[in-house]
Amino acid sequence: MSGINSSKLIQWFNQVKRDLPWRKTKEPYAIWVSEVMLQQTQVITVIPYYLRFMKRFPDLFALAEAEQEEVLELWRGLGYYSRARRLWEGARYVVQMTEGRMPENYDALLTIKGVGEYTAAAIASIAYEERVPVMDGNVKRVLSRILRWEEDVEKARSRRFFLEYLKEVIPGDCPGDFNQGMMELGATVCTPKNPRCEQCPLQEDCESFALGDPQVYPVKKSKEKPTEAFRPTLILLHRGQVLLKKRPTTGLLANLWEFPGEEMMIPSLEKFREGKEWYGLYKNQISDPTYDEIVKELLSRNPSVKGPLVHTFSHRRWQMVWVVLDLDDVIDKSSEVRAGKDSQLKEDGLCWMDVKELDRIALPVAFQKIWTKLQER
DNA sequence: AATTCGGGGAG
DNA sequence: CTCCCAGAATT
Repeated sequence: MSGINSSKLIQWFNQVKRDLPWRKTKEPYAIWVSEVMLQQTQVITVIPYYLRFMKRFPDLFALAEAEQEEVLELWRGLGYYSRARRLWEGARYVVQMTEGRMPENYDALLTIKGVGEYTAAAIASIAYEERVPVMDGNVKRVLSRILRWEEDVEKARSRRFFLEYLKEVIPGDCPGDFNQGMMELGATVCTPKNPRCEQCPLQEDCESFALGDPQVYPVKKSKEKPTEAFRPTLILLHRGQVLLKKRPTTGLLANLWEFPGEEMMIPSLEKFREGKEWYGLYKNQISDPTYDEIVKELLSRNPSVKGPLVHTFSHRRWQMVWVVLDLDDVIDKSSEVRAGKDSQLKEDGLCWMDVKELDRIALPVAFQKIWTKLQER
């Protein structure tokens, strides 16, 4: 193997690197936050989230002292919400175990939940200049082109080979710049489509450039299509408030808020479109009997079923339909009906929220879409 | 080894 | 539309 000209890469990196907020520091905590946010998320998306997050939680202690709820609120819209929970848990773990001193090497960093091989290597190499290679999507693409790697880059064999290769070529000085250089190269020059080979500092090392076929790499098998589902949703309004429900602590959109409803298979969509089945859904979601009669009355008036509005996740696709039930259309002595009932609602994770608060809480984008649509009238 | 975790940028 | 993104944990 010919190898990578690491000094040329590092020199290139220091000339052209983008001016990013997390490159102004070598604080391991700050690097940690940035690396977690950058998991499966593009730089341009992360920047505003990172700035807000670091302003609110400037150090490990600020984060460790916070409520999980507030961390999720700041994470809203960024996706992969378990990252936020684990970052928060990790901060508390470090504060508790070592009085807030970050683990100072790759192996120790790995003991933090939510810190995997990539993130541990990134923090160790950038903050501590430890000679450990990172491997992310950028690095896989760059290496697959340099080596003309014909196997699926997602396979374990590929990963092992790339890591062994990188261990050989990563330099002892400025390993962090080498790692960031590889990623910067993938992000700005060795891009998935139309790579800018004329700008590449590793052009002479690149077998696929020599043979003129960089665009055929990396080899990977095509992805599965998202599973189709639909999502009937109840919008209950009452005196300027809307009924929200806390999602389960695991799985999709864990610990976030939603409008009551549940995911179902597509075949049952028609019944909901026809206005049937909504009361069954309601009782399924809201065991508290307080509003049963009112909801029955409102549903008997055949409220129009709105939607569908489509929201796509990585491997699931929701067709969302919803009905709006304004309790004020039935009640005039409303304060009386609600008095003393909130405690019962709480057992279902339910909560009346001021409409004004909706843009502050951790409400997933899927439900923001519904609310936005609903406001347009 | 394969699945499950979001949401948005770019072409 | 499709593909991909400074991945990690679970099964």
